[in-house]
Amino acid sequence: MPELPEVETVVRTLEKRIQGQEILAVHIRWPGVIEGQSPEEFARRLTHQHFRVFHRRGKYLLFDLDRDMLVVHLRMEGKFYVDDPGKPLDRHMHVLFDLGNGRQLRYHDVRKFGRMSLLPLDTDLTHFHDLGPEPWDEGFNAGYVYRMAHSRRQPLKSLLLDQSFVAGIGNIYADEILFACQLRPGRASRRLTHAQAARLVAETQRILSEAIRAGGTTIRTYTSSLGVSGRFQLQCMVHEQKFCRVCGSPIHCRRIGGRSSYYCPHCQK
DNA sequence: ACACTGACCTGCGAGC
DNA sequence: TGCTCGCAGGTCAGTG
Repeated sequence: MPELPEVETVVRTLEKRIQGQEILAVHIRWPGVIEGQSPEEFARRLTHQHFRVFHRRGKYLLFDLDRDMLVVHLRMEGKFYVDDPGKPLDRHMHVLFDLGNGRQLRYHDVRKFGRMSLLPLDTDLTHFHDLGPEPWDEGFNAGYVYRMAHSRRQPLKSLLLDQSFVAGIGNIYADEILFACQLRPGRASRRLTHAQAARLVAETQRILSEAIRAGGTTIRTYTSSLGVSGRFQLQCMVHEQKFCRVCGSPIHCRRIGGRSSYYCPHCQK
C-alpha cells in the first residue's frame, strides 16, 4: 500500500517517463475512479493538455497540466504503468491515457479504492484535504508534536496515521517509526515527553528518507508502478515480523484504532 | 468537538 | 475439493 515514500517514487518515475507528453485521448473503463465531474467531462478536459510538473502532497500525486491539476490518490493498490497500447489489458486496468509519443499511461487498481480528479492549477495545497505538514516542513517539529500529542486522547499509532497531524504516514511506516522511537503503538499520546517528541520527528524523517532513497518498499504485496519494484533496504523491523530483529522477542500484533499494529513488547515501552 | 465505526472493493488464505 | 468468512487498509460520511 503506497505511503509517502512509494508515492514519491511513483511521481519521480513518472516524471522521467512522461514529462512533456501530450494527452491525446482518455479512456475510462471504470467510471467510479473519477471524482468531482462526469467521466466524459474529465476526459474532454484532459485531452490536448500536457504533463508539465510532477509533485506530491502527503499521499496524493499531483500533475500540473496546461490548465488543470490532475490529482490522484492510489489508496491501497493503485498503480501506474507506461505501456505499449497493444499490450493486453486485464480487468483491473481502469483508466488509459493515450500519449503523444505513442505510448499509453495506464491506471491499474484491483480494489477500485483509488480516485482521480481535476483541480485548478492555482489550488492552495497547504490545507488541501485537511492535510497537516509534510514530515520535513519546519512546522513539523518537537514543539508541534508535543502540543498535538497532548491535545488528544488517542493512542500514538492513531496520531501518526492522522493525516491532519502529519501527511504521508500509513500503517506500515507508523509501526516502524514507533519501533525506532521505542514507543508502543497503544501508548497514550498525552504521555509523550518533549524528548520523545523530538525523537519522533527525527525518526520519522530518517525512516521516510531512507525509504525514498531505496525507491519505496515492497512490503506486503505493493510494488510501486512501472515494474519499478521498491527495494526498501532497511526492511521492516516489526511490521509483519515474527521476531524482533533487535532482541529476538516474539512480535506482538493487536488492533489499535482499527488497524493491525506490530510492536516488540521488550524494546517498546 | 472529538473519537470511533462502517462503507467502499477485491483477492487471498484459513477453516470446515 | 469447494464453500464461507475474515482480513488487508486510506479516507470519508455517519453516528454517538
